Amino acid sequence: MAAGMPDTAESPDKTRQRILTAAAEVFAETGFRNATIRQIVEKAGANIAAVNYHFGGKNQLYTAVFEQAMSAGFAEYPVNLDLPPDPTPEQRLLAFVRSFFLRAFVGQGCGTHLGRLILREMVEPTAELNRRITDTMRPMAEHLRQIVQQIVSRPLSDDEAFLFSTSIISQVVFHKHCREVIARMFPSRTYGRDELEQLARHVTDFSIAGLHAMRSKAIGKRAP
Amino acid sequence: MAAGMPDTAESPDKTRQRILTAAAEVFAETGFRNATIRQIVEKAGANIAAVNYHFGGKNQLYTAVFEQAMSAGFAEYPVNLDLPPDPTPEQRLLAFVRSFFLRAFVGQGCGTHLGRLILREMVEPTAELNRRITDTMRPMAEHLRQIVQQIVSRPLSDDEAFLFSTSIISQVVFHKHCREVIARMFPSRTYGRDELEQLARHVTDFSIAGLHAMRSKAIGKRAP
DNA sequence: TGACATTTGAAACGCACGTTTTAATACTGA
DNA sequence: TCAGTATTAAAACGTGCGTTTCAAATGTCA
Repeated sequence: MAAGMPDTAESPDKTRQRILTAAAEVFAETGFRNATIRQIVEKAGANIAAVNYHFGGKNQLYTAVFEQAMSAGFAEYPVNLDLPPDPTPEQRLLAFVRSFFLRAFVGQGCGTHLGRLILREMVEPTAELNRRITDTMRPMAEHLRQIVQQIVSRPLSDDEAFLFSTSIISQVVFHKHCREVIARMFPSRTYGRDELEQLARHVTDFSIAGLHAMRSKAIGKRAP
Repeated sequence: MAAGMPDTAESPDKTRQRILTAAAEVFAETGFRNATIRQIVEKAGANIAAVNYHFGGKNQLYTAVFEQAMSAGFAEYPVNLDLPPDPTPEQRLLAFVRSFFLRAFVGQGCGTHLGRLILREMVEPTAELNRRITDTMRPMAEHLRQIVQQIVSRPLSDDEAFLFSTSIISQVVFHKHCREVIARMFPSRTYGRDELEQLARHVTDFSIAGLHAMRSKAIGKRAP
């Protein structure tokens, strides 16, 4: 089963790596089920049997792609990106939002495809989604909850934490998830570095204002 | 080609209608490409040839499903739902947000599936998306822009209108688009009538606070 | 170099899909 | 009732998919 060389990702231009790169693009572009192995190996310049030889099948290739994309994205843009020591809660929120945008839109290598891979998971979840939730999303949600709690400067019920956190995260992922609609309705909109910085600032400011308004407002299951 | 009877949707329990209903569920559940005609006709209790006979093929069946779902949803929950005469901008925003949630989560008949059908279009757009954008989304965006402009009580640049509107809409569609993640991370969360009312109130309040903070703040392409 | 494992290549297998075909059945109107 | 049409039914067609097979090519170490 195992080759003489270790599996650690070293070999520079080998077939395995080329397939991984090509598969990231194809999976992100067309989704798991629509993507075809023939399409992937053609883009990778490999033979059709190479996927089954190196990865064991389409499913395991997808898992490998997802892991590589996920770790690459967070390695390049951690949630505390560019944060000074002893940051204010508002600075922490900006870093959270900004790194999220960068991860979703400019992460180089496989990073760019991460957002689309996750969107695919939203629509047709595979076993990967459960892994990424416990690996990544749950810690991120807890991180965000603490930031929000600091900004509101009072303890939050689970209900409130849910509402506030989703209000913030939704403003980020929207631009990834609704990309096709945005591109059609606002053709002049692009997502270069400048626009992303502007977006991150806006989402942070907008959300902080919303959170400040919630400082003195308890939310129960039924609103008044 | 045409039958003796007119094509107007009258015949109560006929094969055509059963297929339409079944197809709405299957398309919403599994997407256009993953959905199979065999699966649809089995659920509808019809023969496999019936789809091609009544609709002309899988594509045209999808179009029919989408049109039915879209019109049913907006007929049941228009953007001005339950609005009093001479409403305030804040009331108009609540009605907009609330009807959006209801359309996405409780629309009966085919309405329930509408949100998921649209989500599918986000991921792999078909020709339907362009139609729905000009039919529905563009008017809705213009409607929202006017509400936002009233709340901010100053004219908005295109950039500002885009940012403010997406900040609001994103908070609604998030709950539909990220349904699979939310269900896994917050298993106790449901989307019954009470929760939807609470959500609509929260999103509206949160957004109004954000908008009020933007009253005196012009946004250019580059933030300070 | 030469034996041997690793990797590639081309062809084929088995399966599920959308669609078409062809015949049988149900319905309609004189 | 009985033509004639509309609808349903069953089987097959052609295609593309993931995967498998197995021989050829490539690399590795004595």
